[in-house]
Amino acid sequence: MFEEICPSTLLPFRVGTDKWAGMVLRCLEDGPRRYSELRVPLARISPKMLTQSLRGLERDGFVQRTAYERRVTYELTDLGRSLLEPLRLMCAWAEDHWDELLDARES
Amino acid sequence: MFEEICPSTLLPFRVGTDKWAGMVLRCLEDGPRRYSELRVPLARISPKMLTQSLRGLERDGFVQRTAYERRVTYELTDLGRSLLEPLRLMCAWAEDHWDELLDARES
DNA sequence: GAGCGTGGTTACCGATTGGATACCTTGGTG
DNA sequence: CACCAAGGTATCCAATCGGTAACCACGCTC
Repeated sequence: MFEEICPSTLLPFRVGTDKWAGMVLRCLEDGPRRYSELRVPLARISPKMLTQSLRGLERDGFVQRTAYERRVTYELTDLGRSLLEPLRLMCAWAEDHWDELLDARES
Repeated sequence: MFEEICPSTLLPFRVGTDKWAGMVLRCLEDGPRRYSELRVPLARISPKMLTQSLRGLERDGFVQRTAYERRVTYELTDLGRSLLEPLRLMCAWAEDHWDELLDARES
């Protein structure tokens, strides 16, 4: 999903406190995910950064962590879901203006 | 304008490559501005950071720098103006969810 | 009891970011 | 000439970010 040189790192937007937070949010769009499930789409993230990113999102109230007997899940809170709208607009911007951005950056 | 402890530094969004770029864009919303004019609303920015931020915005094609005889102005390009919509949505998000964000961060 | 999967933590290190401060060049102005 | 404003640069430093790699506790299975 985000494995190759992710275009999103070139975007002039950031959601959340660190580099990965936006991608984590997108991975949680469709429901709760386990720690190990998140590591699949975010193949290039280190466990340290994933933890750090999740802790930041939890601290800000965007993600809720729930520990069951033998598993832990992360899911978006209402507040976290409210970030998806701006996030999607940023993605829409990217689609519309990607070429212009690349052109500008090359010169 | 952004002089006190600017709430925007606490926001979970960033526009542009560095911390200040979003604020610079907002200062250019209403037309061209000179370097020294930008330093007024952005009272806490150092000249180095203002230059760096403007150079980044210029490189990405969001801002155009024009040097006249005895003055330099910066103004938004069309591409730069296209960032204002997402930016405004982020500000709207902030107004709607500011309290929740603070609450979450306190605990 | 050896090894495995889950969900992490810790230590270390280099690169990047951001801030403060001082300085510089060019062209006016008194 | 001295000084000033504009539009920056240069230098130094501290803090933060992000990455690698190793380790760890728990419960399960073979």
